Amino acid sequence: MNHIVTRKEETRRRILEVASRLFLEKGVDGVGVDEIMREAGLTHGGFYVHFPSKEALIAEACLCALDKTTSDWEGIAGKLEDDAVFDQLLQTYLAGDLVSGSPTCPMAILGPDVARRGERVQTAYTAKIRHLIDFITRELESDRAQAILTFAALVGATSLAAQVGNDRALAEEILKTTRQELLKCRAAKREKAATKAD
Amino acid sequence: MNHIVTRKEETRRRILEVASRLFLEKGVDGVGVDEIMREAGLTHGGFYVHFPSKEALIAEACLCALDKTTSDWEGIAGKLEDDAVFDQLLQTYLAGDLVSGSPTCPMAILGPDVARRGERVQTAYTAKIRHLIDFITRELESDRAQAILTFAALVGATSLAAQVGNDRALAEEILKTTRQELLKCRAAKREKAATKAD
DNA sequence: TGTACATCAGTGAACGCGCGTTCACTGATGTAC
DNA sequence: TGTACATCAGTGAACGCGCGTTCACTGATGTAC
Repeated sequence: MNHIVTRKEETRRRILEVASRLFLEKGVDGVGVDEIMREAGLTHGGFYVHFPSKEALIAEACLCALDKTTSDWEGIAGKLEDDAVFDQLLQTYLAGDLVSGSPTCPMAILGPDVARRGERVQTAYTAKIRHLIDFITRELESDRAQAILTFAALVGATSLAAQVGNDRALAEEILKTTRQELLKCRAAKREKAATKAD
Repeated sequence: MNHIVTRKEETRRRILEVASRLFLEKGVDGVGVDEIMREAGLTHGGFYVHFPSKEALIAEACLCALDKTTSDWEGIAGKLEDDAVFDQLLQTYLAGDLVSGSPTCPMAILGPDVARRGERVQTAYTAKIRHLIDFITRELESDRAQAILTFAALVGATSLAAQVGNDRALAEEILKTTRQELLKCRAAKREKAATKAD
């Protein structure tokens, strides 16, 4: 059976996509199977042809959301030593929330939900986060500590910005400042390394 | 009526306390009115003597959780120029998750929930966050940018650590590294300022 | 100090809605001949 | 190419459980006399 994507597979993919989008928007407990299926152009009954339970969908959809982020980042692989590219990455990641209105950081939004879910989901999720940290480390001239700080600051800033979403000015200040400070930290480290090398 | 704390007020306070603890542990949607009241030593029916709805309790309990954090921080007011105290603060805040098993950062955990709730809750919540940022700024020798980065990194690191809770080593690495890097950033800035002053 | 009464925090049974899940059925698709 | 049949993705009514909320009632507390 040389593999063509069947109608069923395509439907399943669509459900996952819709679900991960809605979960990010409204939270895992804020969206029902019914709404997801309707948004995917189907009726709720058909859901169980594709997934054994809502819980199973949640698990897959959360991983799905992370994958999207990962592939965004990997799109700029090998170019991160360029400060402009690094800045662009930060800007895109941090601005998503405010510009498009649609949130972009699954860690900040789904994190607490994932943390409370089953061990299997968490293990898969952890693997992806570890992978992301390794990736940033490699790209950031192998400075793992700086990579972790960057990562944590991005997640935190996105989370905070969403929480103070009412107060646009504060949200923007948090995002912008975080970006600038991360760039400064990086520059300072580089400078220090250069001094030592002399 | 010179004010003594009545039994009713005391009960209400207890409900709030239990609620904010349970919400942090299991998430806002993971705890029922029934469980909260039982934990407070009452039956569910009495809940409505104190709050008009679960939604109202959620709003108050989230603010309550933030207040606890705020007062923790304010406990070390005026002593933060001492690096050892700063380090201690970071350590306490970041270690809470792992050492006691009970999470300590309401922003990281309740953030997404708050972000999706009504405008009034969000406004009150925002005011408290703004207050916290102002406080750290004042304490951190008036460097607001550094304060925001610190704050974002703390929230992000706590959130990430909870998400990878399965993998203790990774969680600890994230927390420890974030703490060390924040200290380094601060030292670097101070050094730079000193150089300029010369 | 003791008795009658009013108040009201708290009880627990009951209600009803939302939502995850099930199931008998349908109708489109693809295969066998 | 056309017909009969099997498969199975998808339908939508129905179920049942959990949980937020209501309500008639209780019994402890505090006040009036």
